Amino acid sequence: MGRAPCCDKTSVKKGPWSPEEDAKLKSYIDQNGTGGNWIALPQKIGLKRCGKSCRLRWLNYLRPNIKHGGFSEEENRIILSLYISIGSRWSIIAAQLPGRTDNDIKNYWNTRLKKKLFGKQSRKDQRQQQQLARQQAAAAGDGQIKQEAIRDANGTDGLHAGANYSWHHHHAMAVPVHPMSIPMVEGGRVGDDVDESIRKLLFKLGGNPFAALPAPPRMPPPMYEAPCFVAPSVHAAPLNEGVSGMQWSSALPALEMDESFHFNEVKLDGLECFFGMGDQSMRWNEVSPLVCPNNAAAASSSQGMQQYCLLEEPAGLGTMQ
DNA sequence: AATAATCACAACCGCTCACGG
DNA sequence: TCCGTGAGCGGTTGTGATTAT
Repeated sequence: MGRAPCCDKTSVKKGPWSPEEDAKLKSYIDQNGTGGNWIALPQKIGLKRCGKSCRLRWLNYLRPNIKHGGFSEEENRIILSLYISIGSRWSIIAAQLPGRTDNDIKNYWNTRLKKKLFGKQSRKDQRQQQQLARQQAAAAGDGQIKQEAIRDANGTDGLHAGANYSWHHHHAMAVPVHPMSIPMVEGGRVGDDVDESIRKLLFKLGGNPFAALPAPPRMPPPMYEAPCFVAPSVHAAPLNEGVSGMQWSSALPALEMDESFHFNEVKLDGLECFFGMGDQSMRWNEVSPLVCPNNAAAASSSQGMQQYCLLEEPAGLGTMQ
């Protein structure tokens, strides 16, 4: 037996909200608040809507200070960082972006950021880039520059030739925090206050930024079975004291690391390549410098990139809390 | 100009969690 | 401790707008 529906589906209105409905809902909540009972609310104000629908409409659209569209580079960066670190926990990500809703961020991720990150450039972006390239070329007035600009705009620089995208044009966009690279490079972290706040958030969520999730059932994660993951590079890591006394073993097996980080429960849709999952045999040097932007040399070597991303010492993390 | 394809966003659905009786 | 209920969340679908062919 399934659970009882929250409302009578036959008598509630569905589909887009009318301005009148919006006005009713908004004015009521402005005056009275939600009363902590969304189910009863539509009846009170005479709306033929499901309580859940009212709640969604309020949270995603009518609530004061809601921002729509026009995500900034800063916001892109935060979203990427958090997604890579904690997966599709949109409400948590939204909590870091004032004025943004989980729904908004989820849509933005699914329709744009994911494609941007994994080499599927939208036609709109392609056009914009091509147009920009043409403008630049025209301004330069140089045949060779023109050709190169247009070629770059098409993403045919070899990295994502089939996907029409070049990561190298987006260095300015983001410096997301890879779950295992949050502590950043020796001699101090590279990053800014945003990274710091994200790190603090992750720390709050799970005691350390790598354990943001509740402990999953113990089962071997599939991610290390794929050939793309080159575990031996892990063995070169120095022994370090991590967060909460966690030992970063020099010979930490991949599986052990995963269990420590509780990653096997994260929904990493679209991020399989980071962990060697999926059909694509994408290598580290094929993913964006967005992921590990601070090591250009590593980017030229798949193994180097893995070392960079997997082995950075969590320096200073122990002092946080 | 018509049609198809694609995109962006709003809204819905169903599940889980938290809480009170 | 169990059970019912509502809130919250994330995945999915629907739809109108835009662009390409």
